[in-house]
Amino acid sequence: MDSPFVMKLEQFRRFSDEDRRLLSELTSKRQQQYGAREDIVREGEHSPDIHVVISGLACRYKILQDGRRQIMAFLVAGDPCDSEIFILKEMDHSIGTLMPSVIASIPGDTMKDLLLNRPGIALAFWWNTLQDEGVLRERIIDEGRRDAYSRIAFMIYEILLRLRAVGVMDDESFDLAITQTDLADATGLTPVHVNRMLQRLREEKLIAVEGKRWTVLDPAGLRKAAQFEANYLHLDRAKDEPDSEAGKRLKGLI
Amino acid sequence: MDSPFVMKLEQFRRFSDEDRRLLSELTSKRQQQYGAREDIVREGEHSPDIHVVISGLACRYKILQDGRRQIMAFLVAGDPCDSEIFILKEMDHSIGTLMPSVIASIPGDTMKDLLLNRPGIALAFWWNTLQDEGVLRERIIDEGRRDAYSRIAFMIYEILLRLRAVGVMDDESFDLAITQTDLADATGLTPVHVNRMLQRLREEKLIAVEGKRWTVLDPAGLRKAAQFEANYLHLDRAKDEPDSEAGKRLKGLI
DNA sequence: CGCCGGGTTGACCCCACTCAATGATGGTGG
DNA sequence: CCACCATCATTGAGTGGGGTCAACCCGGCG
Repeated sequence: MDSPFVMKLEQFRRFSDEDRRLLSELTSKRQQQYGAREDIVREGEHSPDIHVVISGLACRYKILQDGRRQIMAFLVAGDPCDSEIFILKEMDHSIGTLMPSVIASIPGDTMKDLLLNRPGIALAFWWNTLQDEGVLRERIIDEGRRDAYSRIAFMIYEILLRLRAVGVMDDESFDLAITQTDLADATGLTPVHVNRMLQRLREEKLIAVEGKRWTVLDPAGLRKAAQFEANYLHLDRAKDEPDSEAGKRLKGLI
Repeated sequence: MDSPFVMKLEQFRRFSDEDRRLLSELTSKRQQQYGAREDIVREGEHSPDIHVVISGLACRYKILQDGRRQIMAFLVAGDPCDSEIFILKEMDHSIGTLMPSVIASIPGDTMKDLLLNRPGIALAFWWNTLQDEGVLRERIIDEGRRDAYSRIAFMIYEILLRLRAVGVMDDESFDLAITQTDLADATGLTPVHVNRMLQRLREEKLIAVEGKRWTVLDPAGLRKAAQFEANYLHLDRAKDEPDSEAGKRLKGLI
């Protein structure tokens, strides 16, 4: 069983056995347990290491002058957090956990070696950056043009898809200790309104929430409510190889 | 006088003379004049070339199911449009001009050679991708947390800053045949409301618009109205070299 | 037991949208 | 050179989606 990190990067292209081994090793060595609501990297800092989410949930966020928080992206198992740090002097946003999570760190020098000497790995990382960009662009559409109901549906559907892609779900359920306030900070809505929209999604039997356990009862319905188009995730390569693991996991969703 | 393309990439790091020469050559060879509102690359297509804006104004956009358009980013002189096409199978959004523009194309193979053999150039391109990501993240904050007035101010201030960085402005004025509808599609507002916000910015003597000529009368005031923080553009390297051309051009703005 | 962080509900309000009409402006062809 | 038309900017009136404020509930925990 591969690590979610390898699975994530392998959505794009199959690694050589050697590359896969190197990557697995990389994240298995230095893992650290974080609690909920802890910062991994803070805005303005420069970290010597690159971090990867192994399990749990983190997010990119920024605190505005007036104290409000905007979450710009969720980071799930397999997601690299800060590959940009090689190039940029300092982070322009913070990264923190939303629930207890395991985070691996990769020494910057090791990473640099890999990127220079392993074209396959470098390519996978570049691709990952481009997927991130696609997700950000889609979120701009989301905020610019969808109403609150679709926005919430969209956010949940995207999480579903991304968790599926790295294989950390049971059927259509996932454990996420995500609060309505987190969702509000991510969608640009108020917690009160998020609450009402979630109620509607539950009434319509699209989702169910019991404690921290989220279940998507009707993926197709949720997808429709979200006005979801998947092309921005560029999972097409996985889809085109239906026998691949990623292909199987995403069947019927994209 | 360097091309805006070189100036743009050199915001990050100084090139060797050889690299600079190669880049200048690259964009001077195959230039094409586009009219207003023409597509350069369309969603779903795969272009063999990479495009660079030489002059004018283009944007990344997507047409939604219901026919509305969302502009996700403006592309000004010096901006590469589609470096992602090396990796991704097809574009997940379109790129089109907003006013008559000159666009250079660089053959994909030539580009690939450069990226593999010229680490300085590859680095500059990666950096450019990361800056783009920063801009996208900032736009998410913009849409999520700012009101219409700040959003319009923000958009104008960002354009001011980016045009300054590549040196295509006279004082605080620039010629942009950008319509209020374009601004609306970029900010997620309606044209009517954009109109009212622009009126307010003019009443407050922050900007002036005569025909296609936009003038920023009060950069500091506009910046304040936009609640603008510049760190996401990562222009700090230019700032730290006050003697550099980019440093001079951005003095007092970041 | 009391506290605290979250979820839920209701009443009220305002920012931005909608719809619709009217001016400007500029390009085009006769 | 002017009539025409398309496009864009502007204005007004009315509406509604989502925000604000505040109360209350609930479960977990020290």
